[in-house]
Amino acid sequence: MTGSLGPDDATDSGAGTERMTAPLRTSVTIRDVARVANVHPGTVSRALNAETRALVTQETADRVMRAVKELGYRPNPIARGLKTNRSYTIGVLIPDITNPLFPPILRGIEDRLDDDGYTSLIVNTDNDDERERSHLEAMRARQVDGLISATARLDRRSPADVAAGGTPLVLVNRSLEDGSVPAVTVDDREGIRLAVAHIAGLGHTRIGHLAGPQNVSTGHRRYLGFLEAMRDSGLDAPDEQVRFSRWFTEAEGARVCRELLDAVRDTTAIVAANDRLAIGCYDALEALGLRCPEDVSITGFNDMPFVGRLRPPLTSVRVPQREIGTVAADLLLQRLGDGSQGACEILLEPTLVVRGSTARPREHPLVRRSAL
Amino acid sequence: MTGSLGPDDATDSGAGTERMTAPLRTSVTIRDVARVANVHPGTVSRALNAETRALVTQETADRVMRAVKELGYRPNPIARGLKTNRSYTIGVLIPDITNPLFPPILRGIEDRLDDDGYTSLIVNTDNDDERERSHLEAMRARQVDGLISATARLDRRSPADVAAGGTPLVLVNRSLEDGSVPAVTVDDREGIRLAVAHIAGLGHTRIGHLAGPQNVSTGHRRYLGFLEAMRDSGLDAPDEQVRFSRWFTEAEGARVCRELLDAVRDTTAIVAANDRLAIGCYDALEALGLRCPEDVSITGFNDMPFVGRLRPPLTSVRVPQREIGTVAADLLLQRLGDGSQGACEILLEPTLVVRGSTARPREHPLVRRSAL
DNA sequence: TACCCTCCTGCAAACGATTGCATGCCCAGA
DNA sequence: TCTGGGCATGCAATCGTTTGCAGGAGGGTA
Repeated sequence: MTGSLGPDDATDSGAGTERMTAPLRTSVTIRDVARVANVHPGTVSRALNAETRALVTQETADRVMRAVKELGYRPNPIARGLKTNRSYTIGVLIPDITNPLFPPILRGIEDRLDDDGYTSLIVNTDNDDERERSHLEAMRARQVDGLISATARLDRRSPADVAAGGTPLVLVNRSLEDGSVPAVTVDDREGIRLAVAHIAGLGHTRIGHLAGPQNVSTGHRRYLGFLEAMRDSGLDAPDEQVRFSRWFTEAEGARVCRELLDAVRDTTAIVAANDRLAIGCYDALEALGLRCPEDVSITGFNDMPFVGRLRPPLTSVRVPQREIGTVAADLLLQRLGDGSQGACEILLEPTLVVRGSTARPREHPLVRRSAL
Repeated sequence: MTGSLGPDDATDSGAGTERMTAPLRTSVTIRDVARVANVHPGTVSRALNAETRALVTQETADRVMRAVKELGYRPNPIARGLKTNRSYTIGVLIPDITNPLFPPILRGIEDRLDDDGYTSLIVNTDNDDERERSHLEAMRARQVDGLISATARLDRRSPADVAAGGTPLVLVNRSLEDGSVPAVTVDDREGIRLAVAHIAGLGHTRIGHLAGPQNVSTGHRRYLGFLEAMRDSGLDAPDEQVRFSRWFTEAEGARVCRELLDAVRDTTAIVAANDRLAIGCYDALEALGLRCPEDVSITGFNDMPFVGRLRPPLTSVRVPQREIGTVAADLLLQRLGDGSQGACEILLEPTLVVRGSTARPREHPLVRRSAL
């Protein structure tokens, strides 16, 4: 409808015959350039590589460049990689791209890598060790220069081994507690602290926590953060007020939420370790005929897209996902550059996004229960 | 916490010293294998490649395999690619991975490619021609064997040129109307027909359409489908009942929704070309003090994750996104295999998911307007 | 016994780039 | 005029595979 045809082919690569020569899949090599520029292939290589450009005369370099333009030469990264043992490729391991948590992180990674001419190879592990293992092998076979993994678990050490195998590795989102591998994560404890402080500030005292799986750092740290924050707020957090989910899913959220409400009937607020668990709470509350936030306030974690559009809009801890990606890529590139090894962990600042799922507790919280 | 350490290193690749040799970044080559197996490197290559395996004796093949296992040999795809001009890599172009529409498609693509030992290189174009162009160049430089693109537009033909440049290309989600390039999409017209039939079946007669951008096939076909379906239902669809959005965004949805309601006051149902436009309607209705579905019924398209959790849960046309990915990958692999060229378009079947955003129209639709 | 065919395997040249080393040139200093 | 040094370039090996070609072993037939 909007019939703008666009500039289409406005590159400055040559005459009108360009359209004829381009499709000639006859890939032009460094040797062709050399012939046209009247120099040796080695010289062309030197003229083209930033580190060696100083070795050739400005004049021959110009000649080479002209030939490159004229022929439309593009270096073949495969051949280069064979010789240099570098692929300018970074492997990225994530559990499942379908989880809305990851796309922004990936986007951050790609954007940063792009800047330095790297590309990323993304694979989904489905949290399956075997899949992860085979993908890792495939990636190493493809000579990836580095790895970024969002699949770290506390109860095993698979990708870390790879780091020992020589491929630089950076973790994102999740980390390893022993600090053996550099990681870029959000400050989980601080995030939970924000949520607890908000809830406590509203006047709640009976606050429950739906903890995530404890074999991943996010689940574990948020749990620790909850205990800490409760103590700091002068509140009790007995064991029965904390429920451990096995996975970060809505179904698990609903299950443990019900468990919690059964055990601690006068709970007025729930801090969930993750948005999906929080959404599960919505389901559980609805099934129990309770309302959010009137009967129970709920907070999530991650601030996934669209949680602000749920009913009620979910109060959640926002994590700078894209930034996690860019910072991780940055860190990795840095280590690729200077070969530095120090295992640091970078914690990014979370923020709390207050929405409609949290409110002051009822005057007489027990009333709602007797009303059932 | 669940302290299962897992099998960790249960591969059958060797003795206990394996853990020592593996980190020895000393990549073992085909020549090493040849030495151990007491054959020529060429023979090893033949023994390892499926198509040439018939050329070597079973016995020597066994010997080679044993050597491969013993040394933990992994073929180097880079070297292979240099010789064979194949990278076993597929380039995938999408507008933005952050759009929840794409991850499932990507997942489908990857899964299918995996089966055949291919991997995918994903890039985000942000609907920017320049970005797309440079990424395409980079991918061709990396010798991608094929391309899958979700960025087709009707008002230009950039990736199609690439197809002419020799790299097989398959489109997903969007297609080109002229059928010049094979594509895998959902049957957009049929999808809209389902929505219209549902709405009409509920008794609505004043049905509006929020059309998407007309320079992409999805927007265009859904628009045509709407006109068609209305006609088939014996309903009028005057121009004023159709509003064109410029992008598939919530903000645009809200804008054109308001436009529509301003122009056609007695609209009782809106068929949006896309979930995000539909969500924009929610915003517009709320701003106008109207309720969904009591005052206006709304349908979306795509059935994105979480739209079933909005309030009201959105009635939407579900598209088999993952299947789109697998089928597209399948099609591409097939053409890589037999070099077939025919430009076919594969239409997958949509289904309608009826939820709470659609209901029978009010008895006297005009009442609501006078109540303002 | 000679010959030919069939199979298998070895040989070596690619693929397209990088890079240590050798070479030739130019210019300055003695 | 000769020498030495520095600088720009050429040369050729190399990265790890694949693959056309040749050759050798073995067996069957004339």
